[in-house]
Amino acid sequence: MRIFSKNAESVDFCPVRDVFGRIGDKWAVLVMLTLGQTGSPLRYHQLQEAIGDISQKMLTATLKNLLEDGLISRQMYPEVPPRVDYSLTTAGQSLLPHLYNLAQWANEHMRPAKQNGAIK
Amino acid sequence: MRIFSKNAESVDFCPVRDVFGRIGDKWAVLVMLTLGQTGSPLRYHQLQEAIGDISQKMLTATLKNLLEDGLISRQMYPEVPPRVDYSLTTAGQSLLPHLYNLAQWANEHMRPAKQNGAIK
DNA sequence: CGGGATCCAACATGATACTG
DNA sequence: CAGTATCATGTTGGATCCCG
Repeated sequence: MRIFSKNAESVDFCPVRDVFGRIGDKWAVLVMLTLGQTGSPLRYHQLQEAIGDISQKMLTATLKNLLEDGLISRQMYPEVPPRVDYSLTTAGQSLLPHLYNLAQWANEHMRPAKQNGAIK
Repeated sequence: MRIFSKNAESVDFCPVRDVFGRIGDKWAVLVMLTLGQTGSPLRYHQLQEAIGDISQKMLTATLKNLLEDGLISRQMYPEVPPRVDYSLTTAGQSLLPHLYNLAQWANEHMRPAKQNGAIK
């Protein structure tokens, strides 16, 4: 089974690569977990505050990526001042459990290790 | 629940962050999947050839990271010419199913749309 | 308020050459 | 064979200013 291929000839469209890319995207995970935790839509600034150390540029870019991937949705209210909020799509919600599984795995398996002098 | 925190004050040691970091590491995933597919230990060059488009520098760095995380193990044979092979540790093997789950999720949910490389 | 655009520093990564 | 060291370059992310 070729699950993650990448050859000069067969750069076959690989959604798996995309997902791992997105999951590897620290900010994307943060945004999704944050949205998942609150359960309700969050506004731009609420996300920024909840995450804490994300820059405006990164938040904007991350939201854009997640939108393009169909993992979150954006709702805009034509008010003054403008209001926008983001929420997980069905697809986004279905990914969430996997993130939690990984988190749980991490807590179970990565605790004891990390000792060979390299604890940053 | 704080699952992925990062504050100036509470940079609490977070294994979750490590795992997502490693999973986001394209090369690390490649190495683990490759080792998982063959099932038996692989030598340095075998890995390089199996993956195909990984540079020597990246392979070395990736292997080092995976070793530090305790996800793979390294066996060295004091022969001439030298021989070294790598295999998944128990921890590494236990992570593999999660990777496959994600891959499967990706194939199920990321099919429609999505054409531009997004992450750039 | 919710971004877009720009500049720049830091880092990741590839290519190449060399070593035990 | 299995790496290490060095250089060159592309990419990432933060800071800043601006606009509708």
